Amino acid sequence: MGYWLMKSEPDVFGIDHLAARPDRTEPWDGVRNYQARNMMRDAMRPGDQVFFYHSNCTVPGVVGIAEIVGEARPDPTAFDPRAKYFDPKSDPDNPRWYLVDVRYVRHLKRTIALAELKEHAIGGLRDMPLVRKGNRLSVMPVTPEQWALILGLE
DNA sequence: GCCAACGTTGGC
DNA sequence: GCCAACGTTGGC
Repeated sequence: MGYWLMKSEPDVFGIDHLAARPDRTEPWDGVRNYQARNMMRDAMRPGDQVFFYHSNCTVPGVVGIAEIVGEARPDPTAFDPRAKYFDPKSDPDNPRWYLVDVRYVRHLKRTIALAELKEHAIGGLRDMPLVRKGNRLSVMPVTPEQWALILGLE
């Protein structure tokens, strides 16, 4: 089973939004970054566990756990001219952008703030893009060791 | 293929 | 709101 971290802005779509969805599941659309797309399309598997991360907010950090449901599929918002993330270069016959469906699992008992994660930036989280300066990846892999370390902080 | 310009991300 | 870091675009 794989582990991931996915960022979202709580004002736009936070973990409470996810928990309130029908089936507690939401298509993770709008990703327009090739690295992130490749991970979703090529590496994520149903059942993989996800740290839900709140970005661009007062206390950025990991706030909960979600899981991947089903295989990646083309992102329909790329084909919709009225959609915010419309991409005229994405051809339905050869889709450029993919999404995965993400299902709520639980909130963490408390937010594990980025500031706290950074305390491990020269330790167990050394190789995690999240704690490295300037990293903007919205989807990133988490090793089993990193997963256990972060959960252990809860 | 280079690289300057531009737009976006996201912490602070 | 600022701005550093980064990815993408497009002229050449």
